[in-house]
Amino acid sequence: MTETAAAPPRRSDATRGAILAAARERFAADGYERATIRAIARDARIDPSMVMRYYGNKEGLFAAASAIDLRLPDLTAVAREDVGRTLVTHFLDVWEKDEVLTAMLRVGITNPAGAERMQGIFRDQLLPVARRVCPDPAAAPQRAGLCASQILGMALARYVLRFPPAVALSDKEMADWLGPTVQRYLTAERP
Amino acid sequence: MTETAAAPPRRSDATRGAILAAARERFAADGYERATIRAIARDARIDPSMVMRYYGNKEGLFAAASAIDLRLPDLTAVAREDVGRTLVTHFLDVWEKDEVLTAMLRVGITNPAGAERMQGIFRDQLLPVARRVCPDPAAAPQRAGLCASQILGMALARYVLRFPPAVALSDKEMADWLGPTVQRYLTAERP
DNA sequence: TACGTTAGCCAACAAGCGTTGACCAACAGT
DNA sequence: ACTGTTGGTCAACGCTTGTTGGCTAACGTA
Repeated sequence: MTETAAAPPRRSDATRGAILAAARERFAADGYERATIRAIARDARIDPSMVMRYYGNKEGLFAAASAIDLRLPDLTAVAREDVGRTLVTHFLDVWEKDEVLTAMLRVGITNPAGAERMQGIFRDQLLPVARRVCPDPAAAPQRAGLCASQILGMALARYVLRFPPAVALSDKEMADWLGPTVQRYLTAERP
Repeated sequence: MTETAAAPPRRSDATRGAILAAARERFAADGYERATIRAIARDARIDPSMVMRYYGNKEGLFAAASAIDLRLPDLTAVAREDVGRTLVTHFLDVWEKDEVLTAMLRVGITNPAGAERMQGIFRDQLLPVARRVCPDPAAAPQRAGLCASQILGMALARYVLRFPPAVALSDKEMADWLGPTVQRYLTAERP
């Protein structure tokens, strides 16, 4: 286990951070293959070999750059009938202020390791929510999968493919439309 | 305009076809960047230079390999309240028997040209449907965008990321869940 | 049979990639 | 002041990629 505490402050922390920031940006914009270590290093204004020193190889860099916590809000606090809308709003929020998710979405599609990582994140963080609110806990994986399909589809259309209508919709409109969908996927007895 | 008729039969048609088939498979499986011309040529059992001769360059090959017609069914024939389910069923059908769509989805995410092509396909073929059935024709692009987000999200989860729950759902179950969603996006007066 | 056209292979190119190791400069502890 | 450690650059490596041009052989006519 890598403890989050007890991290001895190093003189190179600034550089490490610059590399990570540049990596996130490049991975999000270009995907795994087209985001080159050389370009990331250039953005961070250091030599490509530093990236290797600090993160081992390209895969290690991506792993470090894509460490993310969805930080799903505590849904025990919200009314059961507001779960859908709350989830959609939260995801819109996260996606907009943190390009890591866009990066993961891009990478998850070309890189098998990325796909597994994305799958893991949604499984670990969305599934418990589904398990708590859906009528039949045994059906929770299905419900979570359906929610993921709508939420990922929204992100795909909006942040990756940039379909104009999906970009034009305001966050509120988007939540108005998608909220009931997710709500239904989670809490409806049957389709 | 490239007419579909009047194509003079060439001696190399078999090879051209083999290249195209191999290209579709590779693009679908690996995405644009990781699908190499050399690998495609190897699959088609010919020399890489033949690919160049017949399709100019990699981009041209992809353009040829991703020429697709969604062949949306004539929705004027189906009852207005069945449009959603019909659409979902049709897309599931197309996606399952033709890997071109998976290829385009993969490529649209890493390659800007691919994104534009995918956007064009959905705009040209899904938008007219929306325009016909949605209450306010001016809102048709929004509605089409919402539908695209759910349909693409389903395809993403099922055929690209291969989320187990999304894979496990039968076509019928999927249509049962997604049909009403698409129906609502298309025909609801307001969210 | 002669000959232009077509189909195909082979070998090579330049460029870009991830990655490595040698080397220098600044720091920290004694 | 000396020395080991850390932060950083430089130049190169081996490899793969898309792409090109020249060559051979088969074909289709006349």
